[in-house]
Amino acid sequence: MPEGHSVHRIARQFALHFVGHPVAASSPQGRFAAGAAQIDGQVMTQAIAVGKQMFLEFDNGLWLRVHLGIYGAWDFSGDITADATIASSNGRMGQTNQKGTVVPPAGSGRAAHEFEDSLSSIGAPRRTRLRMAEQEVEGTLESFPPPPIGAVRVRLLTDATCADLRGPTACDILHPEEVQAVIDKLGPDPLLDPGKAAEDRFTATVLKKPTPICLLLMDQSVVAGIGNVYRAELLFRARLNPHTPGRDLPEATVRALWKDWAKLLTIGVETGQMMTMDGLSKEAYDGAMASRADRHWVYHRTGEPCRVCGTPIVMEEIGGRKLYYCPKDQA
DNA sequence: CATCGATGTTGAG
DNA sequence: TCAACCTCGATGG
Repeated sequence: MPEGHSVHRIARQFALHFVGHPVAASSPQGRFAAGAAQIDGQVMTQAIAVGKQMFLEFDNGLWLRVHLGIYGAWDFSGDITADATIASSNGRMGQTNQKGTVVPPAGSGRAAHEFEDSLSSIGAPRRTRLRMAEQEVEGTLESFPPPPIGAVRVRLLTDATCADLRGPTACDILHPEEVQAVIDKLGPDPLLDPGKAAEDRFTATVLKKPTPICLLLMDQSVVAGIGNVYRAELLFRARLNPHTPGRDLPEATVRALWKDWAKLLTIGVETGQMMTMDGLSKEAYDGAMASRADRHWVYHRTGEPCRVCGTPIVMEEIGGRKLYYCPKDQA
């Protein structure tokens, strides 16, 4: 579900509410019992997002590494940050934040489900997963922590905040060298490496490869954090033919791609939404935002008219994923 | 209520 | 190249 921006937001929740606190770790589902035992009771010392992966460090030197994959999700409850405060570039947190619901009062069994769509724009009420909320309402709403619902792989708990992880692709306890090894395999992340070195690294890699740019953008070793939505939208925003080999692109174009990714990622972290249409008129933008399915330039818009030229958007399968683009504007 | 598909990655063949 | 992983919202009957 999440692309890079969601993972940064989740890491921010951990930095704000778990780092510096002793954490009770368990695996209600049982499948991660041994791993949880290794960090149970330790103080969390750091929370970092790199691309789509998150690393939580504990006082005994061990790290919990989580990759949500396509199904995974964290649900926060208790004392959580419910606004859209931006995380600063190094994973340090912004200073202003209003607290979310503490121990939920009757009628608001809201779990803060962190994915891109979970917050509407700044100040708007948090959307919750109805199914879970209902069950919590019927269940032990008055209690904290809430009873785990469904297959909770890991539960992390301070005295005020509860985080439940379900359905991750990866969930491991790692030693520092192993964390470094994972990070070393990932390409640059604009929020982790805000300097020009990251842009240079991305640019050099792309300019070297015969691979189509649409595949390079999805390659986490080339650039970390881009997924299928941002890929399609970045290519459209650049009016780039997705099949252009990386090495055939002008250097300035590659650098512009990087800068646009950094911009979209920052906006995504701030708002919790994949905002990719900042060029539209207000009327067109409001119309597009009204519908979840209509939020993007090309993503998931097969056959619909291009917002710029009216040509039907094309979808093709490449690298096992669906690629959307305008055959005219991105010729 | 059943089925499908998804903002992802891994590993088998 | 494709199934598996494992979850849930959207869709269709």
